[in-house]
Amino acid sequence: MTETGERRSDRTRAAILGAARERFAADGYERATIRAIAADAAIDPAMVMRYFGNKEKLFAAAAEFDLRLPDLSAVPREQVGAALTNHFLDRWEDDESLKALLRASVTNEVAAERMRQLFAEQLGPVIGSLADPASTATRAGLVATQALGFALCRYVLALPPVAALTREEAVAWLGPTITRYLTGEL
Amino acid sequence: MTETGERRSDRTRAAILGAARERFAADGYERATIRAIAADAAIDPAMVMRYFGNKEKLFAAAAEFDLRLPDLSAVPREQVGAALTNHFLDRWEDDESLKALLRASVTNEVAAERMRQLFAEQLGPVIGSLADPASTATRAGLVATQALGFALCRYVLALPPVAALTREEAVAWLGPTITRYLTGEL
DNA sequence: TGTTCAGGTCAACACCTGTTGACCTACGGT
DNA sequence: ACCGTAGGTCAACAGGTGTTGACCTGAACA
Repeated sequence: MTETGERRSDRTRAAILGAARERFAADGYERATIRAIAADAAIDPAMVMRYFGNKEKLFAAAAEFDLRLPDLSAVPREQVGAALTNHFLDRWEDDESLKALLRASVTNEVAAERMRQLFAEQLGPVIGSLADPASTATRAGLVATQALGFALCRYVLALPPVAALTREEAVAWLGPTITRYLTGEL
Repeated sequence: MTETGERRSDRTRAAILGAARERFAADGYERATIRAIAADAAIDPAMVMRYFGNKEKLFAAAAEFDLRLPDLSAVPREQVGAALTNHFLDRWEDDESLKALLRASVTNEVAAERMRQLFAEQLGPVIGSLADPASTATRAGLVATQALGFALCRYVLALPPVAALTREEAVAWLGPTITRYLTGEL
């Protein structure tokens, strides 16, 4: 064990983070209790405090998130929306973090601020080269309205017609919308 | 007072409902406490229970909502999205109920169910005549993704670029999207 | 004048929350 | 054999929650 730097504490730390992500994603910030998270991770609630200090810091650690946005400069201009939509759906489905962040951001100011950063600091730069730089922030905001709205309806509210869409249908509907927000005039 | 049927209790009941709407809209379901709502309405917390039974029923009463959707059959086909967008923005801004419903629906199942009903039972019928009836539910769902997403970003998360849009800009961007979701092919 | 009852107050309940600190245990280094 | 310490357990705290029931008050009506 001295060879690999993996200590005993690293595993519990990871277990807590995993359980926290699941609970925050399923229940939102206030209903996800430290006791429940600790139970899921099969440890004592006091350990959570030892490792993360308090609930807010635990959430901050659990909701750290990188959109891992691809380079869009190689994509044909009219397909840029479809590419982004596909990437968003991927990113949404292989990780509980985004759902946790969305659910919490509605009632928790720290989470809301992180959401704002996500679209300003990660999406902004990637789309900056697609149109007039002065409009980048607005375009990022518009993309956020459609991307978060779709995620809200599909993964959180589970509106039946939205949850029932196949990946292809979703991309076919949202792609052109996103493309227009990214490259349309005005 | 015997003339008008307005009893003393009607005013307190209305005061409670008003305070409840504000608190639920500002804080979400779990953080809006009965004690705080009672304090806002300048009454005793026990009165809230007398009038509404329990917190869930209070919320149900506070989040009763009618979108009051206009008849769209008279509107030119290409402007139907702009008309709906304008109506949504109006409806959103002259009432705290929708914000309360959105904030709560993310963590409260009763609220989420009411949200689903809103778009299925109120939006569905109004847009049914615009396209193939078999696609009505899907179209209503798509409109929901954009409408709720915009409201989420503008009124709840307060994303700066989205909150900064003027009414005209918002309608110019969202209108065509909504129109396509209502009347576009596929 | 006396009774009734809608409307309101008050104090308490049982429970759950985040958080703390005192204590235990096992193991690596000397 | 000893000790220091990383990692973990346990019980309790202080405060907040929804909810309840016993009690008060004042006016309408007989």
